[in-house]
Amino acid sequence: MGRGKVELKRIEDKVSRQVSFSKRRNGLMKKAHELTVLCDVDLALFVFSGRNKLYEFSTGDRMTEILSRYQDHKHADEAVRKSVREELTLHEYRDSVWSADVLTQVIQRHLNEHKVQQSDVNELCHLEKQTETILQQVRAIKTQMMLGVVKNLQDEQKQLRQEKQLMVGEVENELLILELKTKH
Amino acid sequence: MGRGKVELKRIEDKVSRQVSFSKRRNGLMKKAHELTVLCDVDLALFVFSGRNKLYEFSTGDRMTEILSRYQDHKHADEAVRKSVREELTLHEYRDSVWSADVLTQVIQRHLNEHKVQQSDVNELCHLEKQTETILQQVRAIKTQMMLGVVKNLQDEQKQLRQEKQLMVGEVENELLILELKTKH
DNA sequence: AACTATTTATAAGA
DNA sequence: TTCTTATAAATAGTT
Repeated sequence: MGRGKVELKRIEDKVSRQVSFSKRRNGLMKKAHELTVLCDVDLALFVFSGRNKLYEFSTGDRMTEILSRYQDHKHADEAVRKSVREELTLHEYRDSVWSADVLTQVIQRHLNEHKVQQSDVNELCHLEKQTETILQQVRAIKTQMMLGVVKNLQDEQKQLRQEKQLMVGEVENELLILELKTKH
Repeated sequence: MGRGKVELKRIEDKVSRQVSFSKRRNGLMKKAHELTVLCDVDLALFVFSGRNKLYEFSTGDRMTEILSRYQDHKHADEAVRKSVREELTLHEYRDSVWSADVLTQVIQRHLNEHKVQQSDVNELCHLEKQTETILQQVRAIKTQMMLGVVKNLQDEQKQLRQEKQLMVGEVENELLILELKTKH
């Protein structure tokens, strides 16, 4: 779209890249918003610019909720997939065609083996929240520490620059004195 | 874009909504992909359809990495914001204008108070990974349990349906016998 | 930030 | 779902 068509590869000119980023990012966010409204679906989107700035959009600003929904999806998939994989290996179906029947049987066995009570699920939800809180705390502390390390490095750099300045000054002084001595 | 222009509100016709979702979702994914390639940025996008199906896109399939980058961003922001808020309250700046100078001072104090050694950061990274693993395990177990509960309910339903069928059969038998008796 | 010539996306229809 | 096509929308290059 535009005066010329562009091929799908990194825009090498820094200014064009920055301008395109700004335009296309806005376009993408707009389209994402339209999709959520027109089709009544949940969506989350985030982009990190080259300078590590974050731009985000999520349905009704429920980013956290949508993220954890994503995580749950992933882990459910993974749990079943893993179980299926193990079971198939066990039964040496490895090189045979996986019929829908075989898959169904395997998944059903997986489910039967992990039968639990409703109450256990509630307990686990609680445990999940606790673990999440701990992870958040650990991450917050890590981030603070990293900020601290960066600050230290900056301070050291500043100190070094000042010392260098001092030395330059001293050397200039010495040279002046030498010059005066040579004239006499 | 299209034969007519469309106003930004939920499409009420179910079929049109589904068709639009499919088309626009593909368009959005394409644009997201173009943005990452042309402008060389990291991006993550996911959409849940009305039927809870997940569609996702991320730069180079590094969804997990990009998600944790997002989390870090959020927590770093939060840590500094919180510290700033506390500090400002402490000094009764609550209702005054927050000049750039004041903010800078407060943030610098926050950083100084949390000065740490590089080695501590490494240790914390380890702790973060461990906690992440635990959270994943908890979530996987939770998901398995939920699947188990659903399976149980389905089994019970099946059982009930079978029992109902049996009863219907018995009632029909009784009626037949009664009919025969009446004829004699 | 605007403008505008083009390209691209897509709504409706088949 | 898939294709077609008229039209709306996005945007590359320019000012």
